Amino acid sequence: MVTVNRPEDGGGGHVCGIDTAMEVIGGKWKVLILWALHEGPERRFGELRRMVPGITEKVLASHLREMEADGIVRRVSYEEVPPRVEYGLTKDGVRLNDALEPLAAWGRERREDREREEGTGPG
Amino acid sequence: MVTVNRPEDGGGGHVCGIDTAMEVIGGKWKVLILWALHEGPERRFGELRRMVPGITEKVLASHLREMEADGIVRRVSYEEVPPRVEYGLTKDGVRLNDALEPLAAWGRERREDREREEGTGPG
DNA sequence: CTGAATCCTTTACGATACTG
DNA sequence: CAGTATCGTAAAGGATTCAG
Repeated sequence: MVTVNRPEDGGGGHVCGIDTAMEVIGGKWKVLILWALHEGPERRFGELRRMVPGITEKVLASHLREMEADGIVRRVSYEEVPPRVEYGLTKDGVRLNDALEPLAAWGRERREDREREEGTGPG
Repeated sequence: MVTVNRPEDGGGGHVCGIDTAMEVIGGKWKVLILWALHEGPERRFGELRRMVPGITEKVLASHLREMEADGIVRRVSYEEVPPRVEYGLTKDGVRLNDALEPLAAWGRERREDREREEGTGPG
């Protein structure tokens, strides 16, 4: 069982659900996988590997399985030769992606600001 | 320098800024600290330590400094005896917190669903 | 093609003691 | 009170190899 810290449960009223979300997207590449998955309808393993350049097969596979266990990714295996497996987002996964959008916007703005700062310079 | 993967930069149009955001909130306790910080106006070190039960001084301090370097936390030191230091969110920190809200909502919904499922049972 | 298995490195985090 | 310094552990991730 996951021990969740609830800083001010009695005071505020709303519990910090970010913990729960962070555990789901906590892996180093998970948001990227999520992103890649939301780009199109279904993605194959090798396709994902190409879409997330630095990742290794091991990490991709384990992340994928964790995300599947978390109910945000659906894995469909067509028992063919050669093997073909397709990954897609579940409804919950899509909703997670939507919930991630404001955060992505924040990150984008931030990056733009930082790039501007480099021109302005601190010294 | 941070190596940013851009899966489909040429295709989609919008770049995945979630990476940037994840690097800022990636620490195990950072969202909790953020949460604690957004609860009130200014928080002192010991106060934060109490609000985030499991955290150690070392991690709290290092996270705080990283968040300060990331420009989302402002540290005000009153050079007094005994020492007093107060932490608060910057504008960017507040905006980050706002951007985190949908994710928190997703997490809360999810938790509620899972708790319901435990009653319904999988088998 | 999709993945499992193994081994290794890195990094984050935790416990404790100490300082201005 | 508000940290820093040091040491140890655990978990995540990376490189490579092997298999169905």
